[in-house]
Amino acid sequence: MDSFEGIVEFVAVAERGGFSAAARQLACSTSHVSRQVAKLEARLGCVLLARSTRLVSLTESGTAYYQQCKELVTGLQQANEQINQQQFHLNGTLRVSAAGGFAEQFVAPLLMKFAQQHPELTVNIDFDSRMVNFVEDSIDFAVRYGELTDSSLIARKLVSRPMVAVASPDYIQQNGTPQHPNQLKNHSCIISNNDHWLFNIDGTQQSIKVSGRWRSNNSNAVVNACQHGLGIAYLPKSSFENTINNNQLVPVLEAFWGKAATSWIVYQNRQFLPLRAKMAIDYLIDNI
Amino acid sequence: MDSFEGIVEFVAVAERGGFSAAARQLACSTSHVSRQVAKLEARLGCVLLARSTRLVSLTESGTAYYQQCKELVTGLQQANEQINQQQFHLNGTLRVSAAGGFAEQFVAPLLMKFAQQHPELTVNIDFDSRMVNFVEDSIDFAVRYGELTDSSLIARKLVSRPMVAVASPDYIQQNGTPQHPNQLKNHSCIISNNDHWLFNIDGTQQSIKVSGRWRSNNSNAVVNACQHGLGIAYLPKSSFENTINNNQLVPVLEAFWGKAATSWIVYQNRQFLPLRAKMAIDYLIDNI
DNA sequence: CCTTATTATTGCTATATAGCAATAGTGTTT
DNA sequence: AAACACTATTGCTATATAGCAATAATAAGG
Repeated sequence: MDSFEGIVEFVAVAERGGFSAAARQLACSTSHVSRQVAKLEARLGCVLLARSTRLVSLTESGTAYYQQCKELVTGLQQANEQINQQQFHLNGTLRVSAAGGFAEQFVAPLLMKFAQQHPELTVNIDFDSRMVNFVEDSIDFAVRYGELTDSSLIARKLVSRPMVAVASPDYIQQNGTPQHPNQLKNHSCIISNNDHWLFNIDGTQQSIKVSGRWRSNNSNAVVNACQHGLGIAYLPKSSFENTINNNQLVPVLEAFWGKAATSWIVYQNRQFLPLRAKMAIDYLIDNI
Repeated sequence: MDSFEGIVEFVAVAERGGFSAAARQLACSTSHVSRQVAKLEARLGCVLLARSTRLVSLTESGTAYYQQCKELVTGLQQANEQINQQQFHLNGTLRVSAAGGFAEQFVAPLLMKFAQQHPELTVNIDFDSRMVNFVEDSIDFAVRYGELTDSSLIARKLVSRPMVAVASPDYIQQNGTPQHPNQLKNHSCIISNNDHWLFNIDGTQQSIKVSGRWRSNNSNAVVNACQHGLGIAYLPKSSFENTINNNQLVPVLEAFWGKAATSWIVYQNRQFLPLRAKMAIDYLIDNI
């Protein structure tokens, strides 16, 4: 089988007119260049470079061979440049498996935003929650909820905070306490990023669509509005830690709060995750 | 600087659909193929082959990269085939430096015969006797006469016999003895292969053009004609050994005979003499 | 003409590599 | 379901290689 060994060195010597200059260009030793070219000549059974000390020139055979090798080296550069560009321009298709309501409501919108930032990228989300085969299905990563079972995958924690609903005592006094998440549609709700709130109903996580007169994507504004009795709010429990503790706000539908389970991003234990996957994962982790 | 390392292995895996099959094709170990491809992926910073045990397929990046690498491998094969063919079809130019009358009269005609046997070969003989530079002038070999001075060259003995002129006693009696080679134009000469005879005149070798009524390229016929008094003959001394010893022929212009010096073929001490040079040298040695 | 600087080659040695063998995984056959 | 055959990866070791340094040759400068 033919070998590319010595080709790069030979082309460098031919172009630079000497072994030392070629070695400098290639950032290696003159002895290495000398030996690589000598080995190439041995394999081919002919002399490519005519040399006396301090003078190197291409032989007739060498000139013809150099022309062809030059094209090979250029072709390699182009191939490497193209694959490099491909990596950093995020083209191709990002394939994600993301089951469940959380993925539908939080992951999908974020990935759509991500896709908008990379016009040449296609995002393909599979909401089927079956066990996927990363190789066969060419899945870049999956979003999984709860405890993980496959130890061969790499897991990155995506989100681990429970979402809770609260209201002010005044609001409760005036409007009553909802006894079930389904009754939220009859209440005024303060909407943060999402008007689908998740509750653990009969052991399964369900999303309830809510509505209200106040919307804000600022957590503090949401907490303030809630304290002023504008409605029921739904945020990570940590956002209400203080106001619940000093009874400024009271928990609502506490029996339906989900466990503090974690959502994960999982992907194959491979050395090189495509950059599009890596960047998408980082984007999700940073923005969720 | 880009490297071709792993390209051949990667293409083989892509085409054979597995590392083991690729290893068999390349006549190397599976561990070598595995490592070479892994190193290539490391350099490029992306995965070219998606693999689980017993299953290998090209990734999206890998497919594009494979197409380009396939062209590189094909190009290398073509380049190697072409240089291989070039070697064995004796094309290109044979460049010889051959000074002096001997080269002119013996080497040149033989090289012309050689060239006739290889239609795609060009023979370029430089009759200038200056010291040539093998590298700068791209000389394949040189013909040199007498003692060699450059020990860095390889020397092959070409011919080592002195040429001598003789005549029969009858011829001498009838026509007188020429006292100087210049007088040969006034004598009848028996011409073998060449009508320019070499003599050592005033320390330098000069060729004298002769003429006569008898020509033959057969040494025995020449000797016979000389014995019958048809003229003066000029052949290697060995051809007349017997006839001179029994006085059937007598030496002529003995003071002008050259020393029994040797003609050499010399060429660079290089590992790979172009085949055309090698075959030409062998041809000269076999036929002179 | 002598000295200096730079070249290419090669002996020698520390380091990287190719192959062997062990390991884990998976498809096929019984 | 178990056994078998084949796969890819990786630890380990003998061997090949890359770089250092010595050497010889040659061009340039004083």
